[in-house]
Amino acid sequence: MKEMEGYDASKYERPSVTVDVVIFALHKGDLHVLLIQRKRPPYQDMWAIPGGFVQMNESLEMSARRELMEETAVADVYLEQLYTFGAPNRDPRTRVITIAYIALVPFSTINPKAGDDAAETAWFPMNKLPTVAFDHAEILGYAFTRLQYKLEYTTVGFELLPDHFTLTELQHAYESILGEKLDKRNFRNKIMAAKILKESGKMKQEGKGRPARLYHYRKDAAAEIKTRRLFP
Amino acid sequence: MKEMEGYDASKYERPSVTVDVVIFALHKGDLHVLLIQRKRPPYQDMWAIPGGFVQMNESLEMSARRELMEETAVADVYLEQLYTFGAPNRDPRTRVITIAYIALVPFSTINPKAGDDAAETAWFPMNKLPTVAFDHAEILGYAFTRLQYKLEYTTVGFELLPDHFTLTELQHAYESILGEKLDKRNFRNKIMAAKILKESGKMKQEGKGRPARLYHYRKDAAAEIKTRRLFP
DNA sequence: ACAAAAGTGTTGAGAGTACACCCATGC
DNA sequence: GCATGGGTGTACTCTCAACACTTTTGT
Repeated sequence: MKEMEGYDASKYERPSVTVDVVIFALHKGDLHVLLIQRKRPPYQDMWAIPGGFVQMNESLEMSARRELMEETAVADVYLEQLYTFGAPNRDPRTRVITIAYIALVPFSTINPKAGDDAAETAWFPMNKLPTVAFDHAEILGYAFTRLQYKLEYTTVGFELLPDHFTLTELQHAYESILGEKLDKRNFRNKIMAAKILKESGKMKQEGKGRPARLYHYRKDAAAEIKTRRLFP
Repeated sequence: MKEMEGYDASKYERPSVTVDVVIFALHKGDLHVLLIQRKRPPYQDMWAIPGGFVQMNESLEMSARRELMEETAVADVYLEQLYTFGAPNRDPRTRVITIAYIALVPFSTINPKAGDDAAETAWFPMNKLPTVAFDHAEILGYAFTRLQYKLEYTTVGFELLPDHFTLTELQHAYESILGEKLDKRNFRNKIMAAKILKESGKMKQEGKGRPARLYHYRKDAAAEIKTRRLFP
């Protein structure tokens, strides 16, 4: 802030500041992202991450939540600041710095574009993304890497599931995001040992085969665990 | 970016955007931060994290490196984006959004404020910080937590040491940042097993007691290791 | 010779990983 | 009764953590 001494706001040209929200959900066993289709140049008709300008009287997180509300009509979902992207020419029109957020929503709870203006929105599986506008491919890649990473040492994965879920559903969620198969017995042993799930007493009735126990996530459980250190 | 369709830059009031750089170094066995003393209101005479406005034609990282150069006259040091702080009233004058960075510098390589204007700068040990301006206490706390955290699963710790160092010096660096004593044999076994150090063949001559081997960091070594998962 | 710091291995406990079969339900 | 997915335990390996003495130098 040193250079703000003797400061006169008007003498500095200021960049535009936006917030973009990468909205993840699990659908049919695959991780999806919500994108909106642009109606005007630049990048007309291309898909883009939902976002908008930061208003002068709202915090960055409030701004992100407002975007999220506009696109999915859900509140109270997991939201985390990802990274700030500010390459001088990432938007061809003018200097735009964007603070990117990640949101994790249970797919079933949202009614897409319920609260929204007429913009076209759609869910895309992460492994079949369309060409996206601006530097949004970089942002999506960064967001996906961060999600995979956090999945390994936090419990954010639960935020993608409905209130009640079976252990098999949970395991599939992990497998699909991490991109690898996990051992059923080890998965169940480890997750039960962590004591972060509670049996709901109910059973899943739909589907074939033996009905599965439904669990739910204990939000009071510790969100992170100690990881193995590189050096002790 | 949805709301940027049909966009006219002039119709949005824009916040100011700054970059703040939390500069860490190890000095006399303790982690220190470089702060500058403010010469004008608000928060006159208080200490603050060095920073400045983002220029229209420079990237965020370039902006952070420029600040770093101005304060410490070092280039080519470790620099990492930390978090973006944007509470509406964090600066009482106007809306200022700041992208905070962390820099790790070897204390010996810097000549403080060599390339700088006349602002008063000083190093403070992390456990004896003065009262700081704006929301800088929050930023410093966040930066410190992140540094501790990364120390455990990356090799960023080496960035705080000079080119050549002894294993005891390295261990002291870890101990002082993590705030706990480590076992000498375990520390040495584990760090040598990681194969990220090379003997320089030289010995440390100064000091009492048996001379110590000097090592240096193999920059080609993998920067991160796989951590223990919460669930596999 | 003594003070000061460098250097060096082993053992027991706990966690990770690999692995195969029986169970409950719907049709 | 059979197809479908749910549910369960053990043995081996590897990593972690605790722990004490000898070596090299300067004075």
